[in-house]
Parts: sequence; structure tokens; C-alpha cells
Amino acid sequence: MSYCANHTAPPYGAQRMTPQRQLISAATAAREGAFSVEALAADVGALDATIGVSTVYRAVTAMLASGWLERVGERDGSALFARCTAGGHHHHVVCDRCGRVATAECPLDVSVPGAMQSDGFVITRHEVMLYGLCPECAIADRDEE
Amino acid sequence: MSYCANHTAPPYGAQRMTPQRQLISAATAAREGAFSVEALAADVGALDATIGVSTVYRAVTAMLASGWLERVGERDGSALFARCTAGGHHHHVVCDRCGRVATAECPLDVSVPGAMQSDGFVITRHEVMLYGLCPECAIADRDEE
DNA sequence: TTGTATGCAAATGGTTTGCACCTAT
DNA sequence: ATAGGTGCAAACCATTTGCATACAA
Repeated sequence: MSYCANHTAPPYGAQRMTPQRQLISAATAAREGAFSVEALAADVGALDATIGVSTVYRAVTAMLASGWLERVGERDGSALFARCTAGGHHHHVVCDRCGRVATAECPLDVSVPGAMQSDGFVITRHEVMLYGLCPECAIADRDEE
Repeated sequence: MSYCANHTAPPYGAQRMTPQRQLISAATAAREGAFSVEALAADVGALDATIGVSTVYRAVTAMLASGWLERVGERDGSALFARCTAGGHHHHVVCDRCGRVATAECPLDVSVPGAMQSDGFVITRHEVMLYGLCPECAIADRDEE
């Protein structure tokens, strides 16, 4: 199924739905877990080798801006992204083995934004990145040892 | 005062205490809050302009390895570091305005490492970066508005 | 003496950008 | 028609590394 039906509003912040962005959003939707831009670009390249990396980067930027895609972590110096349907404030756990992603509640008390304190500091923003093993990989990992 | 008395073991993982590393560790110790390598290199450069950036980077790597210095966040694409005397597992809050740093307790339950779960995931590692305003800057900020 | 540290410059590598061309709207 | 999107290549920039030299131990 297509996430970008013809003559339909784009699923993310882009203002024009070009064939390139249709492929990119389809490739993004097809991905299961967390992925790097490099990996996404490889998928896209398999569909249309003429699409350049910068186009993928620009599309990713647009998808992030609209919230259709989220940055869920980092690996080997490159950012990891994943589609996320959860609403509201949350974080993600990324499986270090297969890349699967799950949403996680925020461990911080954000009920009163800007009022959280630690040593008198007013915390205005935070980043929480969680990594580990998904249920399946945890089992596979245990069996191997 | 010197953090590297002559003929004394280096305060961090380096194996040889060269004059360059004495200056670098002194400059590091003189810093109050979080700083980037660029900023540290500027301080060091003021003391001895012949010291190259790579030397500073290598010294920072050594300081991190020994735990004498910690990575406390990121800003504008470059890493932020700070000396930290706290022991055990903890995180840091960095003042977005003046760079002051405070230690913060880990908001996650790490009492049973590797057993923390979220959606069945076994969380093996995490990163928590906190940013905000230190008490003084919070007041200054309020007065300005 | 000997292996670690330095300084320089060049390489890395993910990400961004300038520019001329193309196209969805 | 026209603003936004694309492709290419070059630019960026923090950080790393190769290499010949210097020096702490």
C-alpha cells in the first residue's frame, strides 16, 4: 500500500509531493525499526538509483519537521530515525541487535514543564536515549551464550 | 595552583606528563562549567600558541578514559565536557546560558542493571542529557523579561 | 633507549549547501 | 508562472590519523 496516494496531501511537511518523495516516504514506511539516512538512501537507491543522498536528507528533514519521523538515537556517529505513531512526549528504546524500536515513557517528571529542578537548576529540555535488546533478540542472545 | 605537580603521576590516563599536557590539564581544571574542545584549545592556545588542536583532542581522550573528565552533553554539533568529582552512576545538567554544570541523579531504575524493561526490552545502556538554567541564570533570565 | 607524545597537514565521514535545472501546483 | 524540489559536486566541521620528530621515563 502506498503512503502517498496520488493527489493527496503529503504525509509530512513537504509542500510538493514529487515522485522522489513518494519513493522516500514509501521506503521509510517499509522500514521496521531504527535506521540511518545511509540505510534509507540505500533502500531508496534500490528503487531509483538516480535519487541523490541530499534529496534523502532533505526529505528526512521535512519528515522530522512534521513529526512523521523521529530521531531515536545515534549509532557509529550517524543519527538513527524511526517512524513513530505515539503521540505526546515520549522516548524510544532501540534494539542494539536488530534495530527494533519501542516507545518508552519519559522517566522525568515533565508534568510541570520548566519547573523540574535538580540542584536548583530549571530543566528546560532533555534527551533520553535508551538502547538494549528487544524481547526476541534477548532470547536469541541468551541462547548463544 | 597546579594540578600536575612535577614528578607526580598524571591526573589522568596519560602515561607521560609532558609540558603540553600539564597546560591542558591546568586549563581544564580552570574551567568552571561545560566546555567544548574548541574552547579548551583556545584557553590552551593563550598559554602556549604552539600546542596543536590534535594534542588537545588526544589529551581530552585520555582524560575521558581515566574518568577525570566527562562528556556532559552536546551543543551546536560539538561535544561538551566537564570535570566531575561525583562518583558512581549519574548524569549532568548543563546551563544553556552560562555552561555551569551540576550532577543529577539517574531518573532510571538502574538498581538491577540489564533488567530494566520497557515493552519487554532489556535496556542495557542509556544516555540522559539535561539542559536548562542554573539558579543564577534563571533569575537573570526572569529579570530580563 | 624506547615507546609515547607532539605538530602539522591531510584524511574522514556524516551532513549541508550553492547552483542551475526541473516540475508540481 | 513560480516557488519549491532535485542532482551534482563542493563545502562544512568536528574529530581522527599518518608520519617524522621530540622527549619523558
